[in-house]
Amino acid sequence: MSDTELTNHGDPESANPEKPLNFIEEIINDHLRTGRFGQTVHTRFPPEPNGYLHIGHAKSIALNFSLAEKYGGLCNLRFDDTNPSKEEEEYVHSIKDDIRWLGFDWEDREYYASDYFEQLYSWAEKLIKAGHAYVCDLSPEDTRAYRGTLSEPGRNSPFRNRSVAENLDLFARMRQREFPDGTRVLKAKIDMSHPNFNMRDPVMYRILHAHHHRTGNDWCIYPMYDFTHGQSDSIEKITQSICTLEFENHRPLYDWFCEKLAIHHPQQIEFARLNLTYTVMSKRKFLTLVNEGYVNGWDDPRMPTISGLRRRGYTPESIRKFCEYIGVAKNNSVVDVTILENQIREHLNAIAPRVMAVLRPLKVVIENFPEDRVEELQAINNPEDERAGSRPVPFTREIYIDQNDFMEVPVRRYFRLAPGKEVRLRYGYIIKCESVIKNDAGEILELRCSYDPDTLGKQPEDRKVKGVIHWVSVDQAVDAEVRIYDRLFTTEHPNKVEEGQDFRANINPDSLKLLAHAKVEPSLGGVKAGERFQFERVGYFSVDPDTSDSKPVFNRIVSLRDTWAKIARKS
RNA sequence: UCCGGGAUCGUUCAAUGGUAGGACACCAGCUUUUGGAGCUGGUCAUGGGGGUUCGAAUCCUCCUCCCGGAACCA
Repeated sequence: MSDTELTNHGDPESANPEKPLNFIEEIINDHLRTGRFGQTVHTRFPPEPNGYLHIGHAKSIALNFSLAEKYGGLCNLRFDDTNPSKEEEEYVHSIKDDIRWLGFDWEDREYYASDYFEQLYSWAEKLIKAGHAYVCDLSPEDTRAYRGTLSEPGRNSPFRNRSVAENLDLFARMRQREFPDGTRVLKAKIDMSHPNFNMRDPVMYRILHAHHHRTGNDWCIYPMYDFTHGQSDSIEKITQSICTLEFENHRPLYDWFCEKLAIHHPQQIEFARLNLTYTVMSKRKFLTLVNEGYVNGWDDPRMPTISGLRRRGYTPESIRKFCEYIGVAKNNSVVDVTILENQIREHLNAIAPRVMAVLRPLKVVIENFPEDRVEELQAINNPEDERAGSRPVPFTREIYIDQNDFMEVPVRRYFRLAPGKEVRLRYGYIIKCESVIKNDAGEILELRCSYDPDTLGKQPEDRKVKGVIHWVSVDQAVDAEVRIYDRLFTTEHPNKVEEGQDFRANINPDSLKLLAHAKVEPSLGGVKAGERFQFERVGYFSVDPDTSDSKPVFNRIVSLRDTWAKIARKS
């Protein structure tokens, strides 16, 4: 059997032959082959505006928009705003900002489920007239009791057999604000003994006298998710309606409504949501972290929210590549957070300018270097990118080096500075540690060194100096604050806890270290929020919005790979 | 307990009855004025039992384990 002659314009295999198709692309190819939706692909990203987007949403956003792009189709943005008690305009703005920042464009296709309320209402009437829906007066508690349990079927509501006329009248009066919250609902009449709870006469409309962020006080009845989502997809002529696994049980109901209403019927497809090691991923838990002060807000650089990652310094490119890399499947999986960290390393390695910054300063006096001499050394801005050029870095008699680049009693294989030892100053000379100055308490105050003037840009002939360390001039350094962020949790699976505890038990108490007295090279004097750099030998850093004219503030995005730490750990 | 899903290197994604492969991680080496980057090589996997077949990760069957579901939330 051959289907090569049936390939069509949107066939992704010809676009990228190496990359295997994921299961959604296979389904789409099938639709294209059979012509179920003609030759179009139209997806949508349907957030509820009740919180901030996180990296898990990014996976869904990237999936929906990329699929549309790949097949030459479109992707809508639709706010699923059917619950006025939880939703706010503020979230609409933040969601749009985040999607735009990620680099996706819904053009003019910004929709709201609330725009469809009138259509939904008349579809509900249609179902009532066809005998497929009824008004039920059971209380929420009784509705639950009538629904049955995992092993027992439900029982029919005493209101299940009301006449069409009575149902129509009651439903109209529900809309007319005649009844208080919780007194009546509209239910679909399906099957109270169905093994799938969603089919046991699900609620379609509830009474909610609440102000809606868009429709104001026009409505006091609001449709439920199940009577909104598929219908909205249908109105927008969506072809593949992609959602997460927990909606799998809702698909029969999605299909039931489309069939009974006899409207355009998209295919719902479920995939596994993203989980990350060392991370929690739920709005409720984010709220706990924010409210209980474990972090400083939704955009705290330790949060896996899009705004948090953005503030941390992640690039949208790296997040998109991450989403592409992890793929899409139905297995419940937990992606190693190092995959995300590697994506930002890879991107920033290619584009971030290199600079020198001393996080924990230790003063070094170079005794044989003249007191008032300033030497301009040339430093390469980015060895990965020739076009980035070079810059001058001032070298003076007094410099700072990092405290952990000196060991009074060096361990084995340590090839940085130690008494009597030599080390290369990055882009500069080789220096030798002649003596260590301490205070009465025995703390190291400064190092006295000598430099070898014949080592600039060349190796000495008689000896080999392997270590290279970064440094800044004492006179010309700029004071900076550096915020060293680490993982928010100490364990891979923060939700795995002992009896009686919750994820808070696994919070990393050292997820933020404040270094208020860092010294950075003078070229970093006028940095602006959002700029990203590699601090040589240390890591990638971004300029935080807290930066002021007098003091730059840097966030550590991610450390450089640290092979030395691994060696040190092993020995 | 009932229904719906899922199970392949440490992790993630492939292999669609025909040599179980890639990436990350890990290990070893080369290179290096970032213990960064790069390059080369290597270790490691089909949840279990039966069956069909010349041949099974793939088909059948029984079992085990994991996830989701009983909001007038989405």
